Amino acid sequence: MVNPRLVHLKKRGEFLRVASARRKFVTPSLILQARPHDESDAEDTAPIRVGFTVSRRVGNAVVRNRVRRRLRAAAEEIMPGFADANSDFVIIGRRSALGQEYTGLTGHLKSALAKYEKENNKQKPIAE
RNA sequence: CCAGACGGUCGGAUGGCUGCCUUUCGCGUUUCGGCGCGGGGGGAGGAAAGUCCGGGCUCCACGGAAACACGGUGCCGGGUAACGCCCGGCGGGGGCAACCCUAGGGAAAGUGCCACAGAAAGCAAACCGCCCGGCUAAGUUCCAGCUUGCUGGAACAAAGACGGGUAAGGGUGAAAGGGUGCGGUAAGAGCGCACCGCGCUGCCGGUAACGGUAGCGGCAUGGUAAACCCCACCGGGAGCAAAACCGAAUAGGGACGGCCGGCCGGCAUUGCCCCAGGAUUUUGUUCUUGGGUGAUGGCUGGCAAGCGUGUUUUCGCGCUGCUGUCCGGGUAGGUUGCACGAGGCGUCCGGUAACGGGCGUCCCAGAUGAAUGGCCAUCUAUCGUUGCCGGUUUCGCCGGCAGCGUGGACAGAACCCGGCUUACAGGCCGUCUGGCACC
RNA sequence: GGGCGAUUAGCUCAGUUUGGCAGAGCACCGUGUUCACAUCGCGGGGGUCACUGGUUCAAGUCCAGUAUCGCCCA
Repeated sequence: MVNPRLVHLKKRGEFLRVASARRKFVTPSLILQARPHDESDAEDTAPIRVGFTVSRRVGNAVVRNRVRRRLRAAAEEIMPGFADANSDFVIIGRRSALGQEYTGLTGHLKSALAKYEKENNKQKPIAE
């Protein structure tokens, strides 16, 4: 396995499904998209699933690789402790992630995850 | 020491914490496909890029070969698996030089084009001009006559049209039919001569491209082929998203069964029998056409029934076989292709070189939403700034040392290899050229 | 990864085949018409032909290279 606690999204359809949930949180260095699991894929809830997107507008191949690797390192450090395990995430890299301090990068990810958690808890009582 | 030319090479280093991909060994486990744990090895480039050429490999097409068409290449010789690449040489151009640039076959095989300007743009012609000839002839001079200012004659002659000679000069243009000089001439002209250029022939050197030289010709043959074209040589097409194998779920196709089967009509297919016609045959027979009759969950129309649905009724819409086993195509996905190769390094030999050969040694990335990383510390190249010192053609420039700050250029394999082109902070090494100083 | 195409005025496009003056429509400016505006008439400005070299007397056009944008292939 890639990581015992993080599984990567690989299919184009999975990315589109996360984007269609329309839950987006913007920070200076990254954009977080999230989607809670529904009944259809609730049978195994253990790994957090996350995908990375860095478009061509960010830069050439070297820049894109570096942005994606820094974001992946930050996600592997932060997400097992902070993220809701019953959700899929897509992290979209922005150009400023290249020069951002690493602690700032993890801070941005933490704040985006916290916003998602807060919104989720606010919605739950209505749903139940 | 300064300035420059060419070639080669490197393209951050070390350590710590923590991850990813791959491979191998050991142990454990297994539903025999693998999985887990631990140890070891390996993990981006000179351009991995652009996709501009050449090959390997795969599929498609094709009896062999050639030709046509289309595309490409284009001085000569060599290297190579091959090339439009590389090496050496030649011609032309540039630079004081080292050296650099060069798509560089054919324009007397043919066609096209050469705008504007100019007389004329390709075959020789003639606008202005220059010169000659006779003709007309203002005018000037001289002679003769006499009606003394007129007439006649002669010579010279501005100018004009005409006929001829010429291409030196003018002007236009990117380009005007060899150039310069002397002679020559009515004026001119390769008309003659010398040198240069050009062409032809011979000789010498060279494998050749080509170079040198002698004689002859007296200038004929403008440019454009990255315009069509001619000549010589090369090329079948597509590309690893090629191709091969395994293969879910869902829908649909086919075969064989089981259960159940509302009525009427049309079409189609088909079996058997009957009737009629035709063909064939001696006959039997066989074939065929039409009609009748029966069958077929093959299509279709209507009514009825059932189910679903619009909240319910009326009313409307949609569906009508259900089910089991097997087969084939094939999607998602997976595996192979896929990394031992025109391989790297060292050394010796041949060759001016590109390169070739022998020997030894090494195994050196294989991802697929795509691994080769993230964070930290120290050092270092560079750059900025400050101070000090030294050199010097004072502004200034160069070099060294120290402090502070910044902190690496272009750029990421995607089947592989040989080239080309493009991007690139800077460092190091070697060879050579010019200038200055000293011995 | 591989295979193709495009780039001309502020915008949309001709012109490229066969080299010679860079054009059209809309937009912009001035002016006339109108009490005023629109429409309409007349006149005008605006271009490194994406960029860099080469061939040619001459390049938007021909030939190489570069940049940007777009399309197709499982």
